[in-house]
Order: sequence, then C-alpha cells, then structure tokens
Amino acid sequence: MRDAELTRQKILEISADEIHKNGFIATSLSCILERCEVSKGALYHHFKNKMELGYAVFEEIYTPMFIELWQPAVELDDPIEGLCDFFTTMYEESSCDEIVCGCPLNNLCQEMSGVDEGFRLRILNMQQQLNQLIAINLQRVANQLSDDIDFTQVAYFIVSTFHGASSLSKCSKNKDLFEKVMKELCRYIKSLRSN
Amino acid sequence: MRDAELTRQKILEISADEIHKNGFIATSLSCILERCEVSKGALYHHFKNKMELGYAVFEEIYTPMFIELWQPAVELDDPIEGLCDFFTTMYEESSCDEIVCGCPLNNLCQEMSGVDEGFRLRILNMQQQLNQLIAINLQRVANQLSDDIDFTQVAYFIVSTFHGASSLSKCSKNKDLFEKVMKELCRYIKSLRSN
DNA sequence: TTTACAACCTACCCAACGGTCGGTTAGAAT
DNA sequence: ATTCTAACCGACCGTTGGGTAGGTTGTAAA
Repeated sequence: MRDAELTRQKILEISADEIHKNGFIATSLSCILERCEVSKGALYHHFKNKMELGYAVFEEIYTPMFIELWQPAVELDDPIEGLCDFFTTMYEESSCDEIVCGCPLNNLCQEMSGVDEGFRLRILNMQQQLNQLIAINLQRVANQLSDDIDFTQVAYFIVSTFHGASSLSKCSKNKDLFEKVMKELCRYIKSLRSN
Repeated sequence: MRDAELTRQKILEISADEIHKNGFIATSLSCILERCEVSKGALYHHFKNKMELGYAVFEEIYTPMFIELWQPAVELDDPIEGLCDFFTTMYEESSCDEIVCGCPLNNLCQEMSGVDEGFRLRILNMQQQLNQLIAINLQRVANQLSDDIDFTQVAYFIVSTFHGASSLSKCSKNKDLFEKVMKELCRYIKSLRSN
C-alpha cells in the first residue's frame, strides 16, 4: 500500500499550519491540496468533510502541542517562576510572525465558537484543561501565596491576559505590545506571593 | 428626494449589528439587504464595495460607541474606581448574548488584522486611542499609585485582559468566566494603589 | 412643465467554495 | 497469476459570494 498514515499525517500538519495562518473558514481545501500534493479524492478518503478535518487537526495537532507547551512550565517546583520564565521566553524567542499569527486556541475560539458547536465544545474543553493545569499547580504552592487567592479565578485571568495579548499583537504586527503585556503579567503573577 | 441619509444610516446600523454577530467576512450583503429592505443597487450607491462599508461601520458606529463607553469611566475623579465600576457593571448588567458576542473591536482585530491593511490600521489606531485614554488618566492620579508603574504597560495589560475575557466567554457561552476574570481584573487594578 | 440627476432597482456575471462520484491503481492475500 | 480492496484521482456539480450594468423613479430646480 502507499503509506496511508503518512498521507493523513501530512494533510493534518499542513492543514494545521494553514488554519493557524488563515483561520478555519478562510482556509481552502484546494490550497491544502496544493501544498500537500495530494488530490481531493485522497483528502475525502481520509476525512469525512472539512469540519471533521478541522476537528482532527484540533485534537491531534493543537491539543497535544498545547499541553506540551504549558505543562512543563507550570509543573516546575516553583510554578510562579515557571510561568514567568515561560512568558518571558515566549516574547524573547518567538519570531514576530509567530506572535502575530496568534495562539491557535484563541484564534479558533474567536472564530469558531459561535459558528460550530463541535468546535466550541472541543475548545471549551481545552480551555478548562489548561485552566485546571494552572489552578492545580498554583494551589500546590498555596502556602507561599497570599491567602485570599481564588485559584480558578486567577488561572482564567492569566489565560485571558495571554490570549488578549496575542490578539493585540495582531493589529500592531510586532511583538512590542505582546512584550509589554507579558511583562506586566509577570509582575502580577509574582505579586501573588505573600511577602 | 427619498431620504438618502436615512437609508445610508440604516445600512450602517444593521451592518454593524450583523458584523458584530457574524464577523465581517461571514456577514453577507444579501443578508444585510434583506434586513434593511433595500436593494443591492442602493447599497452599492452608498458604498463602493464591502470593504468600504466595513470601514464606514468601524468609523461611524464602532469608534464613537467605543469612546462613549470607556471615556466616562476613566475620566472620573477616581479612574481606579471608575474602571472597576465599569467592569462590574458590564458583567452584572450585560446579557449573556451581548457578552458572548464579544467586543466588536477585539472581534475585528482577531479576524481582519491579518487580512486587510485598511482594517488593521483603523483597529490599531483605536487600540492606541483607548490605551492612551487609560494611561493618561491613570497618570493623572499617579500620586495615589505605586511609584514603579509603567502606565502604558498597565493600560495595555488591562485592555488585553478585557479582550481575552470576552474571547473566553465565547466558548463557554455564558458570562461566568467573564465575571471571574473581571473580578480578578478589579483586584489587580485596585492593587495599583500604594497603601 | 420640463429637465436633470441623485437615488434606487433587478437581472445577470464570474469566481471560489465544499462536496460528489465513477473510475484507476498499487500491492497484500490467496 | 489472480483477485480484491484500500488508497487515490480529477472532472464535475450546486450554491453562494461580491460585484456590475443598464434601466427606472422620485423630486428639486429652472
């Protein structure tokens, strides 16, 4: 057999890239097909329709990518430092293009939540996973933190700010604003420490 | 003459509503036409094309709406209280639908910044105006605040969080998360005070 | 009353989209 | 060697989008 799994994977990866750059709706299948050097028949052999392709990209590419990105930062001994380093590294080492493209999760959240229930639920699930990851690990070091902290609330706050910052970068087309917001976010996170 | 200005205004307002709900690209002219009870010819008599209609909506509807919304809050004697009350009122008194629809500025920023330069510049301009509004008014009461504050940075941080929160609400389809984030935002804003 | 033009209408155009369907081919199994 | 099917191909379809062009109508001015 021709390697079916490889074809499928190639389609997934290129789709992920296109969706990240253009959004889901604006991404055209023909464009994906061209980059993959694969026919429309092949694509529809592996995926029922565009939506299912989108779901597959979300579940098989974005979700693991996202977990791998955040988990190590937050599971360090000191999650406060971990998060700050994570955000700092992000604006120091990411290219402008990457930042301006925005976070795939936030992009899809904005674009698809109101349009398609399947996407909405998957995104919501991811948001909650991410939130728990942060909340639990902050709670782990609760003894070092101020005692009036609502961990879930703080976690959503952090995620919101992060997503808002990546949104802001889009219209400025550079990472200066992103950097500013991340710096203030670090200041805020460190202020959670009781001292 | 039939009242041309009234026709134009009706098109603008309904377009603003549709764009708010569906985004710019997904908003179809035929849908606007139907709601306006106006022909395509009429629309194209008043606006060169869909883009120009979008620009007009942004400039004549969204921009003034936005200024009117934020300015009073931030120009109070005490902008700290002003902002907190503003955010609190927002989650207490807005309907779920309104919040889930998101902020038009943030929506367009996400959707159009990467696609169309005309939109991008208009959005960027608005973001900067909003930022200045906040920064200047915080600076006004600088003597009440901690002395290590970077006002521009704080202003962008506040706006980012706000936008991130409205993005988050989209996938949860209710205002609980929005409320959480806004509460934490108020906590943060109040912490700017030196005490 | 006539003129002139802004204001508006409608039928049509074309491109792009997602999706389908009958056919072909590689290659494992027998 | 033959068979069978997963894997793949590509021409075609219907719909919908923004946009156009040529005609009609209302009304203010002369």
